[in-house]
Amino acid sequence: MRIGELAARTGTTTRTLRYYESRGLLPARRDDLGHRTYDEGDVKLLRQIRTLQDFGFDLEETRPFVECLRAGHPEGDSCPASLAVYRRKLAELDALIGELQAVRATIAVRLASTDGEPPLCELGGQEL
Amino acid sequence: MRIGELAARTGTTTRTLRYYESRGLLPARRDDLGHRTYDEGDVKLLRQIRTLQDFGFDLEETRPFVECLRAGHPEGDSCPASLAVYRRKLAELDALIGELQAVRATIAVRLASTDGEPPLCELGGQEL
DNA sequence: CCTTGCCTTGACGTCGGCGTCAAGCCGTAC
DNA sequence: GTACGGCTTGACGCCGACGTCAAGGCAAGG
Repeated sequence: MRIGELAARTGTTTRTLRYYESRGLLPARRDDLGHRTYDEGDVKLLRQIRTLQDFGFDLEETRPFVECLRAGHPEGDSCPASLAVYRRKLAELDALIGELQAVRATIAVRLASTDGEPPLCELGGQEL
Repeated sequence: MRIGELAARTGTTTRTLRYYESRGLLPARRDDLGHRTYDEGDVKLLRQIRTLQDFGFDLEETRPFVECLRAGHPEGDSCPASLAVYRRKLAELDALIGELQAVRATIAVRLASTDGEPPLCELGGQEL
């Protein structure tokens, strides 16, 4: 299949596919007209990339998964390099979620101490 | 005080201060040499901006807080517009944290199902 | 006098992941 | 013939919050 069809089938754009190719992530064969051609394997690679992107992985982080699939594994996360990325991501997520929750709590306190009703709570409000 | 001193005192850079001014967030007076001058009030405004930035607010979102301080309020979040931003931010944070936790859980499951030890768990692993 | 240091404005660079436009080739339908 | 649709490469645009470089002014110190 050609680039337009692949884009349509995976909900992306031709621009995105060419960009991935420029990054060496999704190289394409060429037909006699010089047009890019793809097969079902590429569909799978692309779906893997998109799934990880949706998870917040950046492009470089998807590379081990793509290479794992290209190496013949049925799943992109069957390889040590992919699992390493998973572990790094878990740590990043835990750190980030923790920070966001701290910020959330801080804002909630500020809101509660300034908000509508009088101080019928015991949040240690310092007349802020 | 001049721009260099303000930057040093607040842990930012002169470039950042000029940028804030260009955004209309932190206008400066000028001395007879055309140099920017600031006072203690500006230190307070700047600290407010930086605090919110650290919380993940973008510059535009800090504007109501700055204007609130400039309007004479002792705290930047004493004004309705600031509280509205707080509430929007809380909602955004809740949504984001939820998504991140979902991603975290998904990754954790994938890790557990491919990782080291044999399937001594009951996560419904489909031989992935 | 000359250097050093702080200031000024202006403008281009950065990062990620593409969007969008331009110019041109190719095959097919009318 | 020609219009159209899909493909090609190349290159600039975008967003946010600045970093960095360039060229120049002004004052104090040796």
